[in-house]
Amino acid sequence: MKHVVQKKYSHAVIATDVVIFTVYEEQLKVLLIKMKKKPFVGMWAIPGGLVHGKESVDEAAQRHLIEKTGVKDVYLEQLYTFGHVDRDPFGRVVSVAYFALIPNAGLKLKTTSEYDDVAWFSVAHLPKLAYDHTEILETAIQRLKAKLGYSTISYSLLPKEFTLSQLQHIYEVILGDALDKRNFRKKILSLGLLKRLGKKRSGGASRPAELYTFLKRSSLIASVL
Amino acid sequence: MKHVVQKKYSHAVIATDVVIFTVYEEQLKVLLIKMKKKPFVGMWAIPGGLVHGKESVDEAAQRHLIEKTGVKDVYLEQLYTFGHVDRDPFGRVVSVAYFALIPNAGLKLKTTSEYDDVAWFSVAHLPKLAYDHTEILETAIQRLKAKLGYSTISYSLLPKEFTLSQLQHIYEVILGDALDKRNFRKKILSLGLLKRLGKKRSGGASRPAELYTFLKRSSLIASVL
DNA sequence: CCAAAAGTGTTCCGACTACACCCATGT
DNA sequence: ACATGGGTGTAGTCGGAACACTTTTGG
Repeated sequence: MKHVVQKKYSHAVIATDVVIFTVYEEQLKVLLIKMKKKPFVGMWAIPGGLVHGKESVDEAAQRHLIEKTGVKDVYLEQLYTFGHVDRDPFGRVVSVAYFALIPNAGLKLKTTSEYDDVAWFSVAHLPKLAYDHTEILETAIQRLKAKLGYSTISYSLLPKEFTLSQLQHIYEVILGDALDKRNFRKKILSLGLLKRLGKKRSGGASRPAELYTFLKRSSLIASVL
Repeated sequence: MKHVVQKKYSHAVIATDVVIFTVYEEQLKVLLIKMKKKPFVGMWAIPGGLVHGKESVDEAAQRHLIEKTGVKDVYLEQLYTFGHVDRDPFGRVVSVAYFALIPNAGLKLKTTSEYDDVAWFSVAHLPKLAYDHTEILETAIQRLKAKLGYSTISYSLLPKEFTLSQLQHIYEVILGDALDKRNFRKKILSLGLLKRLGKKRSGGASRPAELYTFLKRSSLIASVL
């Protein structure tokens, strides 16, 4: 983290922030890093950093995502650009914010082993964030909720094989209220995007659930609209 | 236009482009300017320019909008940020694109009197555009079409008082197909956003149409989401 | 045999679609 | 009187919402 801004810029510079979401423990979680810089010491922030000269803004977002999570090939979408003059006390920084969705599979370990100042927070219990990152995060949550309704981004939060209950849990956790099981299954299956596989037994003592997979593993990096 | 980029930048700089729409002559129109710079001489481009040090990106977009149209208090929304490395041959320029909607009322005159290299183009018959502006414009059109369905941005393309037929024409022109008159009126009126006024006589020889106005003249500058 | 989650259909209601004729004005 | 756009209602269909019991496994 030596690359971070330490002086005033005469002209605006471009940075990117990546809001990284996952769902586990029945909650929507976001990855935050602990700040070490002067005015924000001890505060948490959305991971991000400057856009280099030889990379596109998309590539910069991807790079920051990989640096923090080690995960590649995940859903990454541009969110919004935050360009207020005083959003960064170090100088004029315009930030192109992205949001990413990653499956929960064992990710906790990877990140926390490499950075001890990185942690998952439930979006229900957020600390105060540095910069305008609270606004960025709220925008991301709004967008995520909205897109659940008319897109298939929920795919990106699940492993390749999953049960309908797992899928439904994703929706319930993010939207914050319960859905009718029968209606949910009818609707999802009527879309014709899922394929049945064999059976699995979950950890617990109950009837094994049918496993499904998505037919179209389409492009994992998508653009808005 | 002496402020435009003439040299390579060592670091990325931030610009903004504003896609300005209006509807008249039964067509969706976009405002374009004619380029004078080297590789694009004679080509048309979306108006825009650099973001200054003391203004937010939103303010820069507004400024460029006012410079070209002279119109204030119109709908202006951030569209998307275009950040490919090679999108500008002069150097590294990241562009935050916006789109604006303005009522058709007599606007032709204002713009063409001040700039002879500015013109309205029907989006159905576009020239080849400079930079990646074709992509920007397509993104804007997509977004505009999508938002017609779940928002009230159509307001911004009409004068304060208007007829239901005028409103319907906006939808038909932008979406590109005909709507059922009775169904359209039922739906629009059921939203409870319109107020009836008196009557008007249109230019032509036909029954005068009822005039309506929008109840909530809410904030005219809105943000995405 | 009990606990725990999986799986499965039907009814009701509201929203959207399709569709055709009379009305008020200007020329 | 006629041409032009303005204005109005109904029937049919489709999709979404509400709702409860049986099944399969592990302990």
